[in-house]
Amino acid sequence: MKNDRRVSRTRRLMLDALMALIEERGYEKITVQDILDRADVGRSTFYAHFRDKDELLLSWFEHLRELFELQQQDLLAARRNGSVPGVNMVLDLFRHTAEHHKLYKAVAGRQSGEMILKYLHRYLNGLLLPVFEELSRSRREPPVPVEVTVNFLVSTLFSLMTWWLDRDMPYPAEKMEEMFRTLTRPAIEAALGTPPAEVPEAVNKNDTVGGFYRLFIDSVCCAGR
Amino acid sequence: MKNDRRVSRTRRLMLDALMALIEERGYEKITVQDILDRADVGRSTFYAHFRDKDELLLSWFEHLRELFELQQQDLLAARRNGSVPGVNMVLDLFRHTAEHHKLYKAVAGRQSGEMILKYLHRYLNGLLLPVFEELSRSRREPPVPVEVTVNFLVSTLFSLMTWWLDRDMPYPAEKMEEMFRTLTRPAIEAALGTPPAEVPEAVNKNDTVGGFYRLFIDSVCCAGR
Amino acid sequence: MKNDRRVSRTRRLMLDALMALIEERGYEKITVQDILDRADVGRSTFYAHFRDKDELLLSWFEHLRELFELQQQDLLAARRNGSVPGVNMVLDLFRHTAEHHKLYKAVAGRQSGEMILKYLHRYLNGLLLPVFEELSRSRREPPVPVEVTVNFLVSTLFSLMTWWLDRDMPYPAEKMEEMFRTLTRPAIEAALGTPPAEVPEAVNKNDTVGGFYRLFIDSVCCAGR
Amino acid sequence: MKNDRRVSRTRRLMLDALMALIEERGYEKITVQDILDRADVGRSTFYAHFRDKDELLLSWFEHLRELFELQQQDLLAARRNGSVPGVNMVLDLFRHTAEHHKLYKAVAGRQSGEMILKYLHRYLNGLLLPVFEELSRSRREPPVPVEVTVNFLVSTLFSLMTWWLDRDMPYPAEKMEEMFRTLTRPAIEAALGTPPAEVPEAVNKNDTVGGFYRLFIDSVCCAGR
DNA sequence: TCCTAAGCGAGACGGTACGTCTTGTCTTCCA
DNA sequence: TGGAAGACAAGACGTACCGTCTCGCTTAGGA
Repeated sequence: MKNDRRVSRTRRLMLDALMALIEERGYEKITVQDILDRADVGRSTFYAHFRDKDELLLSWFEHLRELFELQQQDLLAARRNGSVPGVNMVLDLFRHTAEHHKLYKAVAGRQSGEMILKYLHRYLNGLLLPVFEELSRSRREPPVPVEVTVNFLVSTLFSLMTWWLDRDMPYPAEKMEEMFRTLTRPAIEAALGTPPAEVPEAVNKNDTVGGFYRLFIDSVCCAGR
Repeated sequence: MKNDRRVSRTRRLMLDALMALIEERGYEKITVQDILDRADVGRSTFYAHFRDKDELLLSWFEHLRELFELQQQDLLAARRNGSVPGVNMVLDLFRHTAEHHKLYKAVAGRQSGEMILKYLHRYLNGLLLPVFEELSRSRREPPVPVEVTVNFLVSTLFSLMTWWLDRDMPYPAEKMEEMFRTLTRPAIEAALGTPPAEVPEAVNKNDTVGGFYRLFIDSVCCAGR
Repeated sequence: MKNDRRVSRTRRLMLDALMALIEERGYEKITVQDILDRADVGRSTFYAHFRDKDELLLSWFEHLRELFELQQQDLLAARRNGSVPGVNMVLDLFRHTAEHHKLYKAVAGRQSGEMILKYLHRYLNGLLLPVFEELSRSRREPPVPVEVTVNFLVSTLFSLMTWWLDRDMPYPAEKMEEMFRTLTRPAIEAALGTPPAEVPEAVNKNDTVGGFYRLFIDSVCCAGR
Repeated sequence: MKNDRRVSRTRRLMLDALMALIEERGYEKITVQDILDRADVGRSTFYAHFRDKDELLLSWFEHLRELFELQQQDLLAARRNGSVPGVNMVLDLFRHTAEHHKLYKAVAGRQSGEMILKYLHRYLNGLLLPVFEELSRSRREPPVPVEVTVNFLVSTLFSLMTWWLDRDMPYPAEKMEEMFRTLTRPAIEAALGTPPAEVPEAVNKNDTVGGFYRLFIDSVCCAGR
């Protein structure tokens, strides 16, 4: 359908306008009218596509997520072929953030930022929860409920990110990812509780922790299986 | 001055109205007019006291904080008399939250909530930062900057709290405080890095960690010195 | 031609939709979209046939008028054969109105009604004017310009009609026609002014007046000659 | 109250703006926003005073009517003092129309015009009906219901007026009033039916008709008694 | 005692943005 | 290839709030 092409062209126009405007003056200061003017689009067209400004913003993340998952599926496939993916999701996130830092900065620390964070929070939570439930199945009575642990992880990640952005990224993404590991690895270890008795070697313990980071990767990599 | 008494009476009326309305339908849905109607107050009066709705809300926290610090000073005084305070700030926070959970729930997860969280975040950050700077002075090159560590701590605290509130407090405050400790103690240890060589006993290491919690308490207890 | 048939089918669909909708909620409340939905027709199709909603409505009257004039030609032909037509246009109008009263009520008293009235007003004016100009030629300085007199006649006719419709036709059409004559006959007499001196019999004077009503009929009967 | 003064000042501003704009481009082409801009008034202010543009326009007639009735009351008082008022309402109407012809022309022939005509129609109807009911009480079975007669009168008046305006007032108001009388006097006579038997002289009959015009005047003059 | 200044209620006001609605144009699809 | 389908721009509409403002009333503290 040609119309479909037109539709997506219109959506793209609006999205582009939003992005540009966000970088200019920040999401909250933008009026629907501003978007219309910039995108050279009619009012009714806007409302035909999105309920409001927020939905337009979220549509961007939807878009991002799709790209993301697509990319991950490629990696997954690559892995199936036996090759080590060598992907590090957390690192990738930091890098992605750095790349789009202008946008994220414009959005962060505001209502809109919170909205998006909530959205991503839920998304990552959903991604990690099953992984950790699986992980904790072999442990006995973890001192911290899995749900809390996952929440903690994502919160920590975001806490590092916003701090990083607010300070205009004083460290490279690699350093940030390292900090993240430093802060969370021992905490997860503690949160999951004593490993099953039959696990003998120290290596194994290390494996569990290291396993998490691998799983973090995997979880995203194989999102939805 | 009678006027002063009238003034604070008016402020109280508006604050009460706000609180009641927040519990009823949540902060965002409230208009200034609603507050005026409920408080039976004129529009100009409102704007004579507060720049906007947000400032009214913050004034409540200001109010809370004053009470808080007053209480802490009493405790501080008590401690000076030699008695162990037995105060646990984190625990207190959880308890306070539980006590006012209706209010916090009405405010949490919304824009307003974020505003308040930001506010408290900054406050706690300011409280903890000097403490940790002091702590880290004895360490060599902590793998995580103190600032980040403090941020991490507060974020984790809030992450636990919001999770707790969202789930309608499925655990007692004590359990939550324990989780907090479980998650943060090893992380802090790791973040601060290797202790100075001259620290001999394992107890000492423990002391450092335990010390933090004492300091956490102290920092609040002695807030403002 | 197939297309022609389709075209008129499409026009008919839209016209029917309009009529049905007018009876349901009145002309003003109808949007073009409503018509499209009801007629199951595309937007551009509508605009391909009519400039706007008004033109569609008027097209109905055009349609009516055609039927009307056709019928009148038949009568005219009949008359040529020497038979007295016995047609009374005013009475016919009241009867026609009664027959379609639902439609006219839905349209009357609104903007649309005015539009249509204007349209019919012009039409009847055009019909009567030459007749009265002819009539007045034999009079000297009529106290009221012919144009005004004709306008007056049509206005009075419509005034009676709308009153009649508004009251849900409390009298039969015959009674209305009689009222119309009662109100206009003496007025016309007066408006045309003194008859030419050489007209002797009172009957003749009566003839003039009565003649008008015949001419009213004739004028329509022979519309367009 | 000062506020009252402010309010009416604002209403006046908007009314003036409307009038000016109507003369410039006609009622239908005016946007609410145009009025706001011209009157230098906020949108909410407008809607605080009037439901929509129409109500603003009608408020003008309300305003006019008030002035009108006030003036009439003065005349009524003058008459009580024994002096002949010498007022002729119909003539006055034509003169008033001539005076404001720009405005009326801008409004006539459009939806707005119809709205206003409807409004004035009802008003005059209400004024005349009781008068004619009184008049007809002495007659036996008038061939035309009083209600119809009154409607007829007002319609005729308006028919003359719009014709007059459309032709850019080719006759003076006096001539128009005369035509009005010429057209309606015999019609009323006929519509009211045979006068009571006991009325002997032709003068009396004349009086009845002439009486109407006096009553027309009186009815307005003494509107509301 | 009166006066004066301030706190206050009431609410009109200008202004901004919203989401809805309708119109008439314009592009694409399909028979 | 021309009519149907419907996406689109344009822009008015009425609503909802906002923060400013003007106005009088009340009332307390100083003259």
